[in-house]
Amino acid sequence: MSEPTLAAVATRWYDENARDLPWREPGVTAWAVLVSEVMLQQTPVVRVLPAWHAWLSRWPGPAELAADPPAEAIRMWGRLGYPRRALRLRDCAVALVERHDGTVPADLHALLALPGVGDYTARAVLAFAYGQRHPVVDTNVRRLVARAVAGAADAGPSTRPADLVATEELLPPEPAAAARASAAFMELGALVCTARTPRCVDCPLATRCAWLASGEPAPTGPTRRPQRYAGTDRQVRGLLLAVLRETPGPVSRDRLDLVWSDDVQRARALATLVEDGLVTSHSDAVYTLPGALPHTQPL
DNA sequence: AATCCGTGGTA
DNA sequence: TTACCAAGGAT
Repeated sequence: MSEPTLAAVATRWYDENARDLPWREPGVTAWAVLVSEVMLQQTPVVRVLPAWHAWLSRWPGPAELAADPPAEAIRMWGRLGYPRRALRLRDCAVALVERHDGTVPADLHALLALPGVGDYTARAVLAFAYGQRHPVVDTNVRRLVARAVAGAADAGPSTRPADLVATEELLPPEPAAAARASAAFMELGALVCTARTPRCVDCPLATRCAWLASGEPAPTGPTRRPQRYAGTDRQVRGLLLAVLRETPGPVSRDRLDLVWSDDVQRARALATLVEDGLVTSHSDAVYTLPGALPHTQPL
């Protein structure tokens, strides 16, 4: 009798230890799964949970979201971060209505063509919403495979084609089992094989882990210096957009001038927000979220 | 390929 | 307090 596969061990662990996340419940629509995946791009689960419920309560399907202006999507996005995702999710809803009769396609190529949907999200939808057999490679899976299989301390900074191949080879042949194994790998990476302090004592793969077997070698290669946030254009954009989000009507330039003292940087940040389609500039120095009515009294 | 894009919790 | 990190995508 041969050893059980990594996927089998991970799946057994998942059956006992998985979190009860609402987008994993049976009967959840592909649209709801897609919304969860987009919200989870770089945003922690605990912050996504209430936003996901509110979003789907307001827009049960792509057609409802596509019918509302971008301003509503940006407001509903709240403080999840990276608000361009809200814009792209609405653009995606429009594309689903126009190209796919308001449905989420069960096809990799069609999904990859949608705004805001990349290699990870497309395969996650196919696996988790449609039960198809695809490698689902996120930061958790990259890290888990790097350690358990490659024996490295950490994965590279971005997903590479080789990561897809290495992960696909771990999956069982049966599509439904493969999808479940992908969820299990992600959950193991998120809860046990964590970035900073992996809980190897609780890991079902510990006896099979190449990184543990080689004595937990330290990470090799250059450590990229962290992205700062304070003082960046991103912070200024965040401050500007927060005012637009929280103000019911139009906002005057005078009001926006209050959020950041550096005139040059503030103007640059506002200009890029307009370029990105997150803010609309009207005549006489008045700004709104895109699609919002500009003619009430500016604050 | 490297950089940009928000926000908040944690050690 | 600072630095890291969180189910990435677009350019």
